[in-house]
Amino acid sequence: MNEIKKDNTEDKILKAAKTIFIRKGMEGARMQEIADEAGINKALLHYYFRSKQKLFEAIFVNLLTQIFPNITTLLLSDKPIEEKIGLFIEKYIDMLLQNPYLPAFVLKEINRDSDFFEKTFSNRKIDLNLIFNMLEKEMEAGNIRKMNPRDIMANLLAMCIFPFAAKPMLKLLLFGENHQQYDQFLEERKSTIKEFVLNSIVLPKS
Amino acid sequence: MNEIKKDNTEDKILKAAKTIFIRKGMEGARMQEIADEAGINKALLHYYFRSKQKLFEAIFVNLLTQIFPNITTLLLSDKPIEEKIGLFIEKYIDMLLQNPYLPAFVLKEINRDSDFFEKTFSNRKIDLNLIFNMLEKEMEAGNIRKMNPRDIMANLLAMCIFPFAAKPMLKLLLFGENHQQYDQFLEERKSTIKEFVLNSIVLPKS
DNA sequence: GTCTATACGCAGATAGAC
DNA sequence: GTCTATCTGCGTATAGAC
Repeated sequence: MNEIKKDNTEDKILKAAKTIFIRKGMEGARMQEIADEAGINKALLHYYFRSKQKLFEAIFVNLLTQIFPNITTLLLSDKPIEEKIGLFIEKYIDMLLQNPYLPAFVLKEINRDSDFFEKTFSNRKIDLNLIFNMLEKEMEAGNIRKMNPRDIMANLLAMCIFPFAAKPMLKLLLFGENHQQYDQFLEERKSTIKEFVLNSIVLPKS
Repeated sequence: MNEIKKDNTEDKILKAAKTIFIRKGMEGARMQEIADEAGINKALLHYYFRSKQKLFEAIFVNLLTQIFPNITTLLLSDKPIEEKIGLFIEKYIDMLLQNPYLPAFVLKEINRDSDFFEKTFSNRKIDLNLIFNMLEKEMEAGNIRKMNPRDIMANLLAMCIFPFAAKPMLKLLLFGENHQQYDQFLEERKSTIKEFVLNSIVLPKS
């Protein structure tokens, strides 16, 4: 998920800032911390990026563009709908397992400064209309139950993302003393969400 | 949801702090802002609660104890399972519609200081085992599909809470230019989530 | 109990030597 | 480009008068 590799100073800064910002958020992160993580001096951060805000924006915008595109293409392939949804869930949960801090970070930041988010996000024009059309076609063909396709997307994202974003709470709620089972629970949700969704929306072949 | 009403100073502070903390979070809130909201002086905050941290804890603990108990009792009544789940969703979404800032706030704080959260939360001992037992009985009786009851709870909470917590993003993703439709979408989810869940888990009467 | 004035530390930002 | 040293403002917290 990260093509920042060369160790010239600017890339070291970006890599370090990404790590710290995702873990602590814009308000929680400290410039000193980022400098330490990058193994350089605090003043250099300001030399490359004029301010903390600018550095944060660089990271955040980059992150948004990485997250979305890969996922939508999968849903527009020409596989059967059950398979597409199944793959979507697997890929998405896998991505989250590799980036467990991401959901909480994104939710935190879009709520902290939703104006900035809306501005940068509107430019990207992630257009789900193609996906909604696809789903409506499947409904017309009688392959899946008729419903608002927006609910399908909302439910899919919710069931995938929420258990990561709410981990500290859910792991206690669901497992009490035995927290450590939670990571396995997340892993298993690749199949349990699939079952749950398909049982709800797929109609029997007539 | 708020029994703080009398306008002696301490209650004014608690009321104001609750408003500001929920909207801005622990890190984003300013003591000055809370003082203004309460119509008193900044120094008084420290007179009543020694520090910002202590004031925050008072609010947060109070909030946690309010949120959970009402909900669980409903699921343990003796109505049919379909009805219980339907009512749970309605009540929960209604609560969220009245407290739209709550989900983002709670997610933010449990991830910022998960140690503190776990400490205070463990004391409350919200025990979902009774609910899990109830669900397993329904499975044995053939009323609902056999699955891990934890997935049912996780999915229910996810589908209810996530669209509130991720509102700035989801409203753009799902509706693009026409944001304003999002609030109606949330309202309608009282029935669409119900359909979605029941279609997935309820087995036909044989 | 409530106020004003002030101390204090922290974190972002800048100056300037090398 | 990179560093050390320093400035500056903000926000929590305290002192002390009333």
